[in-house]
Amino acid sequence: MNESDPRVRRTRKLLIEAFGALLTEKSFHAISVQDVAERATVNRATFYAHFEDKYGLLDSFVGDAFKEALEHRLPSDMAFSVRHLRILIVTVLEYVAQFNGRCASQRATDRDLEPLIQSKLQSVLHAFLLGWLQEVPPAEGAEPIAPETTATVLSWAIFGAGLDWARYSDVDTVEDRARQLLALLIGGTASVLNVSPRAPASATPTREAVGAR
Amino acid sequence: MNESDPRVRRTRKLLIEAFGALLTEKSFHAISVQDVAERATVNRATFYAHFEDKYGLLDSFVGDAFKEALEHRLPSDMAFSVRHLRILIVTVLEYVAQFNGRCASQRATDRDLEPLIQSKLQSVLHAFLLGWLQEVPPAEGAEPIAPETTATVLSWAIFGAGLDWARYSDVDTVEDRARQLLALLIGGTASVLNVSPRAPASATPTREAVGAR
DNA sequence: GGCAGAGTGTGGCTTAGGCGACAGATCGTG
DNA sequence: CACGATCTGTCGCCTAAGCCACACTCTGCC
Repeated sequence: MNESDPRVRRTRKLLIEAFGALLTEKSFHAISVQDVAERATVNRATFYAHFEDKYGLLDSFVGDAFKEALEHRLPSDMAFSVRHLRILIVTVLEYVAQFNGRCASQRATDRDLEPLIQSKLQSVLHAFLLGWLQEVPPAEGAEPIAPETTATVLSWAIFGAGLDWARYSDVDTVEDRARQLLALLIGGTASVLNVSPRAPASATPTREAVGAR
Repeated sequence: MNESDPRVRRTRKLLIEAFGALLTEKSFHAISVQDVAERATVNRATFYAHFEDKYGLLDSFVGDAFKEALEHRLPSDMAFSVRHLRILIVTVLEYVAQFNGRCASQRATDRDLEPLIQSKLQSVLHAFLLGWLQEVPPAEGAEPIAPETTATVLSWAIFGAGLDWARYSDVDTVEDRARQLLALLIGGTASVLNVSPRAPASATPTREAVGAR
């Protein structure tokens, strides 16, 4: 299954589009593999050559759309920078909010898909960040931090904030929320927790520092 | 090349749609087979499995669209009747007029395609009429007339009238023109030429009849 | 319980479509 | 004129997609 084969790309696209169209008409659970294949003018057997099952399709559907949204605002040739991180945050907040607003998972009967979808979104965000961070030259002087770690922290933090904002988006604007997030993620929690910044494990933490809880 | 194979239908559709899209951007002569194949996400070699060449595609493009327009207004389960013939006439008049109004053949550089297109439209109309007329039981008493003959007469007459109306559509409305056409085609020219109707070859024509001119 | 109906995965065989390469056309340009 | 560039048809080889059929699993219903 060579992804560069035009037939493969086309069939995948047809299936995903058909699925999207069906989702506007029925709940996820009411959609059968047959339905999707038929709508896509693709053989049912071919469906299984592309996706594990209905859930695999959902996975790709959600993931592709999100990836596309990210790459739309942040083309892959854009290097990492604080400015761009800010754009990323805004994009994620808006996407998550808009996703929770309408779309499939909002149907009462599909409520159980939310965890699936959310974990997918987070993992896509993780992958996106990782690809980005791996281009960044490691800072000198500071202790080395694996890009994987940074990607994990950022993806969970941003995504979580997205979910939260989706629920309470009337409290403040995207821009405002993004500003706060950015400050926290770049500057660390030190100033908020009233401890001195940049305290490595070996250094003496001011006051109770992290252990304060 | 089994026409019922979904792959075949899909590829054909893709090629024709791509061609239509390209026609809104460039002239027919500026469009290459490569362009069409690429836009349709189909291999160039596959193009030739479906169409003779660029002209073959044009042929199908024009023919399919016209056929679709006809079948849209006159589904195949509609039996022949004067009422339906009237609808057919209106449809053809409007289609031809609208076709000459915008669309490909209007580009100055594509003016030479008009005869090709016109003969295609006429032949599609002929085929449509023939399929229709073959369902009609032959009238009793009158001399037998092959449906092919009727289809030929009707298709040329209606199509020609369509072309004419396309040029001078400001003279009268479609409805009016259709009424006149219908009267002529059903009643024959006898009343206009002031001769007695239903004059078979063997009967004595009143006055100079056809030879009058 | 049993049975009919609809959906699901899977496998074997056939066929349309993708790929690369080829020999000609056609055409603008030095 | 020759040249490079671009497009055209065509061919052989390979692979994705279509088709049919089978063995399940559910689910509703008598």
